[in-house]
Amino acid sequence: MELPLKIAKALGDGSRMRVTAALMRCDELCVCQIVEMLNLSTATVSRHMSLLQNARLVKNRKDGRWVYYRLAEPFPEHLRKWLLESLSDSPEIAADQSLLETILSSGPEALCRQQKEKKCND
Amino acid sequence: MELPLKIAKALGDGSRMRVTAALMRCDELCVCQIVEMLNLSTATVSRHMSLLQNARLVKNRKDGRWVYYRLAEPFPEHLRKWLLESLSDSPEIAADQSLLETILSSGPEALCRQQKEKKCND
DNA sequence: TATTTATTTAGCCAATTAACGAAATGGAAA
DNA sequence: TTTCCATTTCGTTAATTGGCTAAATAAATA
Repeated sequence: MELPLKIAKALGDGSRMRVTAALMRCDELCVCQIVEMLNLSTATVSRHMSLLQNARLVKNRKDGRWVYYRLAEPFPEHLRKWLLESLSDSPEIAADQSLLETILSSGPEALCRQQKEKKCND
Repeated sequence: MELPLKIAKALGDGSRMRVTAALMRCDELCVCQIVEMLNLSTATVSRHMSLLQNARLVKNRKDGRWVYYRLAEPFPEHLRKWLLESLSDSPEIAADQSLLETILSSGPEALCRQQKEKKCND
């Protein structure tokens, strides 16, 4: 029961369910992109991602200074179908999706620059 | 996202996952039978069951003084398959299953009587 | 009606979890 | 090397959750 329980706990948080849903649609995301989508601190996002990784729902790939997350392979197939189906009519997930399109339209370099500027203005 | 999230939260607890797994195999269970299986207080079990019901994973049926729980109809099909598959080799679930056979071998009347006696001996 | 019995709800406490800012880590670039 | 920068880890705080007992509810029986 250990792994299935970890998986359910991992998905039992709004932010983590949103990231998982996003990764089901867009291949991979950099931490700074997830930060932008969820509007949470980098530290918090990092912690969420490590929980998802610990449940083996995602894995990461380092590319220079950036860390990209994507769905783990293999991802439990029935679980994937359930998520796809039950989230298909969620307005929140749809909103994330359109926000992501904007976020992804420029690379992580530009995004990190913006986030840094924003932080300096506080 | 609201309902899927409630469902994930509901399953993100060991006791609730165990009850759900048990109900996938044995049609319906009375509260006192669940109490016996989980070895928790009646009040705690009742609270767990109301969370599962709120996530629409189970529903209840009253029969005289007893309340029986069973899986909700419809139960999300892909989710059911995922649980079935991922829990199939869990020793804890298997142990619950054999314990349940003992519990179910006598009716709820005998069980409640035993539980009451046990309580008096404390 | 009053009592007993099974379950639910309320109220409380301990343990877990999510959030943040600050400090540490690990690569890239100067 | 040293510096810079994205990310992770640490330490703390506030909110949530799981557990219990006790009180309330609902249903059968005396």
